[in-house]
Amino acid sequence: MRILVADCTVDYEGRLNAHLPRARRLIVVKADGTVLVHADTSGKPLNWMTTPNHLIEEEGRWLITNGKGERLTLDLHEVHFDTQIDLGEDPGLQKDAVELELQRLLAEHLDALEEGMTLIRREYPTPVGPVDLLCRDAGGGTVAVEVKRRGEIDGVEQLTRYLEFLNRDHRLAPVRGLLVAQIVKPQARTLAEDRGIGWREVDYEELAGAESDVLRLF
Amino acid sequence: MRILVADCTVDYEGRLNAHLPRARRLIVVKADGTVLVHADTSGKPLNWMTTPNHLIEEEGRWLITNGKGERLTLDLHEVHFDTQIDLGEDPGLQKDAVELELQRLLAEHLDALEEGMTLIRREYPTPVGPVDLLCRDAGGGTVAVEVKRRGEIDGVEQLTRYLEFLNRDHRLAPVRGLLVAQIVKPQARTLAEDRGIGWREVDYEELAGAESDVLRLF
DNA sequence: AGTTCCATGTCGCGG
DNA sequence: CCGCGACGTGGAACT
Repeated sequence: MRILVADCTVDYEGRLNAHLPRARRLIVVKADGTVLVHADTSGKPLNWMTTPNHLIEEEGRWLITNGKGERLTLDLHEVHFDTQIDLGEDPGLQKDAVELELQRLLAEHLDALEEGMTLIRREYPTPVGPVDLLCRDAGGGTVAVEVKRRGEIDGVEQLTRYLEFLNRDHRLAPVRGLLVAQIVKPQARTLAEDRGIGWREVDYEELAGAESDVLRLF
Repeated sequence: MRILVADCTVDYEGRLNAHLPRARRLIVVKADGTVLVHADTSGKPLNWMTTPNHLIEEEGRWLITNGKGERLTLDLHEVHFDTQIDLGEDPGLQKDAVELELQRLLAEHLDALEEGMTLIRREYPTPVGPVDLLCRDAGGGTVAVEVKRRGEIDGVEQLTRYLEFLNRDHRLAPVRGLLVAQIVKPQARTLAEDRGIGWREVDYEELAGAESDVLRLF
């Protein structure tokens, strides 16, 4: 990794055209070729070029191009700082994805949603995308469940689209919708209720706990 | 801006939980308080905390919290490099956006969309937001055009909401919808067709070319 | 401040 | 490889 601080002007031509007037900035060139230009505010770089790309370093000017017709030009007027250090490979990030895990947990504990509910299929396909959980309720009716970390308006819209298509399948119809999330926002509640869609908040920890309880039985 | 390279382990708890095993990484603390942790690949930080936040620096451990219950913990096992430099304010980025330009080009070349179509107004207001282009077609019918760089399901939903309101105005009704984009995704096509909304792909270069041809006449 | 919509989005998964 | 949806989306524009 090469790290420098320099007074520079930057130009990008590609998916759009952008220009950065002269100022002092942090420039990082990573081992994989990625180039980042950062100012002293905000998490996002002002400008960048991801790998794969080709860097030509000339007298005070870097020209970075990338096969897709994009081009980043850095004019380095004054370099205040320039160092190189080998970081080695990164073991990478471990993260607990919430939505998928929540979907998996729910699929195995549908009774936590409604007494007597059973799973027809996870990721049930429709022409406008897959329904997270397609279920049968205690009365034999079909229920489309959309799982989100946060239940917002677009979750209700998504479920509405699925229902529109599912209800044309006379083997399934009538299908009702159920939005499940750790938090369901007030606007989403209102819209869901207005459309006859159910909503339910679930506690992740509780479900995870329920699972470890089940495991403990064996 | 403070720039350091250190062998570190990182933990994030907040919108999800994530853990980074020990490795050598670049750590940047910006003047506004933003903290970034970068590995030697990819443009995106492995972990970060944007401003506003609160940083407590202890013996080999940084604790960064942010009022919304998020917490980033950095354990610095060995610091290889640590420097501070003042960048000053950045004059900021100037960029030419694609979508607006596309809308402008289309407004001036409606015949490229449909023979005989004329413009009523750009950014025609409705209670749920402005319609990009409101037009009259060759047969005297009203057409609401939504312009996007990429036509996706969101665009169809947006147009659907506009049509709902426009069609209540008996001076305009019936109004049909037309989604215009450089690329219209299959799911968006399906949904649009299902709702009787038209869609059309246009070539930006071709439009820009048509315009320069016109200019060349003068 | 809350909401909506764009993005040089980036990323990861499934066909 | 492309299509498609999630994202700790981030950020800007607008109410």
